[in-house]
Amino acid sequence: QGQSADEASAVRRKEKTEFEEDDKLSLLTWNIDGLDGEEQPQRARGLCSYILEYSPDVVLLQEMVQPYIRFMHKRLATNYTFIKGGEIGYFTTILLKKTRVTLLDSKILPFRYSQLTKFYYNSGERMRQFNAVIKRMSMAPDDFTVLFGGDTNLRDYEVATVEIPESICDLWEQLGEPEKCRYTWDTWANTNKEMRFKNRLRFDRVYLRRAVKDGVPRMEPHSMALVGLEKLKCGRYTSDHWGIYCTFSVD
Amino acid sequence: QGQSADEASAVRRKEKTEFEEDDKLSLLTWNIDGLDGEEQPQRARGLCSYILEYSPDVVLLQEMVQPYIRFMHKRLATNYTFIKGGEIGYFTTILLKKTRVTLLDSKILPFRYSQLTKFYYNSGERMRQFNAVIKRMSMAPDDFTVLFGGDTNLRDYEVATVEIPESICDLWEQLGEPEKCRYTWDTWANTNKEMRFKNRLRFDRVYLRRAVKDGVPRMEPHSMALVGLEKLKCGRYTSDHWGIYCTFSVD
DNA sequence: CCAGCTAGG
DNA sequence: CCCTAGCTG
Repeated sequence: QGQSADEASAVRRKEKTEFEEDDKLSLLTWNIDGLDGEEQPQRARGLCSYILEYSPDVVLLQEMVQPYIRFMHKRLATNYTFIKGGEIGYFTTILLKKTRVTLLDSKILPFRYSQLTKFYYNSGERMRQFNAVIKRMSMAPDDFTVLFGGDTNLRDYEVATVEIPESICDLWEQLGEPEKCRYTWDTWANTNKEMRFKNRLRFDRVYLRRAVKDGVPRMEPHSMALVGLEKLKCGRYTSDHWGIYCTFSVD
Repeated sequence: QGQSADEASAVRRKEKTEFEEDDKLSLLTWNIDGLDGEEQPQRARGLCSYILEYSPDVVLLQEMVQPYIRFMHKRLATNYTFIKGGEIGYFTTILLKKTRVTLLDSKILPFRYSQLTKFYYNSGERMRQFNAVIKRMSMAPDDFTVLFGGDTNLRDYEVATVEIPESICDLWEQLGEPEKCRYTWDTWANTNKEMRFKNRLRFDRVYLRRAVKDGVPRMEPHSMALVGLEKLKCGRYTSDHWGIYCTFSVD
């Protein structure tokens, strides 16, 4: 809620790293919990290390804050184009690997902020925003591939009430619902929030709307893994969320 | 939840009563609370009186039970065609006035019964069903007029999360949101349930999807009133819900 | 048969 | 910063 929806039109290029397969598009999405003030320098450093290690073509970050931006810019601005979704408080940020992706255009779409009537812990607001995302994805021209990734805070029973068109797929479902990367928020494993109660949820999701026009390169989900599972030296994890690193085959 | 969605294709005819204007289509929708065992004979008699008084062309009843059906059939079967949405427990029933409406075809569509995860008092299930209704209405051929009426149990904040196409309108909204017939379930005014807490909600709703094809008669919401506001001699109301009596102009 | 709050896992 | 059950107006 109150976050922004970010869009970027991208064209692929080449290069290779340890995780990267030249013919795949790679994406990392991560709620990096910039609002958590604990051990920020170490966690920002951890985040940069993960990004350099995985070297994703596209990075979608949520709950970004200015101190993180400054730190990351120093380490990554050579390799990545930064697209900030805001300036104050917390906001989203997209990074595009310069050697692999050409930014043609970008647009920030802030969500209308409406709490409805505090509909049960913002469930209504989440679903309204999710509906808007699904609608926007399905409306895209049929020669466009559309990717959505981020922390949705959606519960499965909320997603179940929304009619998702055939053209759009959930990456995790498409890959056979691997148990290993089901839960992206997990207070059993992640102790950043030191909660008395334990729970795990699939808050972070990636959606793909394939291009459907003949002759346009077709993308398919290829792999998916959670990122940030290791404790940093400071004793905390990079975020209270795990990141999702995924790859897509092209044609 | 667990109810049925009913459909009827209808063609108009003529006749006239006190409430009826010959050129209007009239409709009564009412959750008659057949599960409430108190004073059933009197309440069933009251229901029949209302129907005979208003003489609506189409009657949509929810929470109907077999004892009611038997009673009503004796009084109304001469004038109305009965379409039962089920046989056991409680179910919907449609009545069509024989002199005004010709039944061409009918189909009962039971909702898939899925509780999701008991999402806050079945909110998720309500919205899933509401989505299905809206989708089905919008998918109808453009020379069809589609009417939906019934007890939805929907809260305004639930409806607000659903994208309703331009082609579909809420009768009550279309008529300028008259305060007089806003709340169809009202424990301030209706004492059938003798609740300690007081509340009023717009549970019962009527939706219209106009025919859009040229040359096809166009229906427009014309009037709306609540029904069943009078206490019966037994001291109870006909139902814990008010009914909605409404008329539509044609062309 | 509502909605807001609280306690406890 | 989770979810559920139970209480209360």
